[in-house]
Amino acid sequence: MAYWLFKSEPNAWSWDQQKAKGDAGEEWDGIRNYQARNFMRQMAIGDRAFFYHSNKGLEIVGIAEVCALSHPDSTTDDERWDCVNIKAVKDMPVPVTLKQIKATPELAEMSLVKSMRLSVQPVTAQEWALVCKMGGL
DNA sequence: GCCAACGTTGGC
DNA sequence: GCCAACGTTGGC
Repeated sequence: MAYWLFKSEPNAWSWDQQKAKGDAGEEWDGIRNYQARNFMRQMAIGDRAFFYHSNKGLEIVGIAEVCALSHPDSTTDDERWDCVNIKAVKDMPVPVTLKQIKATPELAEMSLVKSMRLSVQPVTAQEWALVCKMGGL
C-alpha cells in the first residue's frame, strides 16, 4: 500500500465536506498539473492519504482512502486530465500543522516542504508513521 | 492582499 | 527547442 497527500483549500473543498460524502467518496477533480495527475494514475484502491488544508488552516486534518482508480476528470472534456476518488476515513485527533512539519528534521524532505505547490504528493512510510504519531494516532 | 516560486504557453 | 511572458498557487 502506498501513501499520499492531497491538498485542498477549505474554501473550495473542505475536510468537513469530504466527510459528509461518507463512504461514497468524491471525485478529486480539477487537477491540472501533470505531476499530480501522474501520481493519481499510480494510486491503488485502499491507498491511504493525508488530507491537508492549504491557505487556511495549513494543517493535516484527516486521513482519506482511495476508493476509485484513475479515470477521466468529469469536470473537463480535455482527455489529458484524470483523477481518482477518495473517501474520508478518520480525523486526525490533533491536526498536524505545516509549522510542526517544518520544525521536524525527519520531515524536511516531505514534498509539502520541498515542492510547496504540488497538490497531490507521495508520502513515504516513515513520514506517514511519524505524522500519524504526531497527530495522536 | 502581496509576492515569490514555479509550471505552462507560445513566439521565434 | 529555447526562453520570455504569463497565470496560478499558497505561505506569510
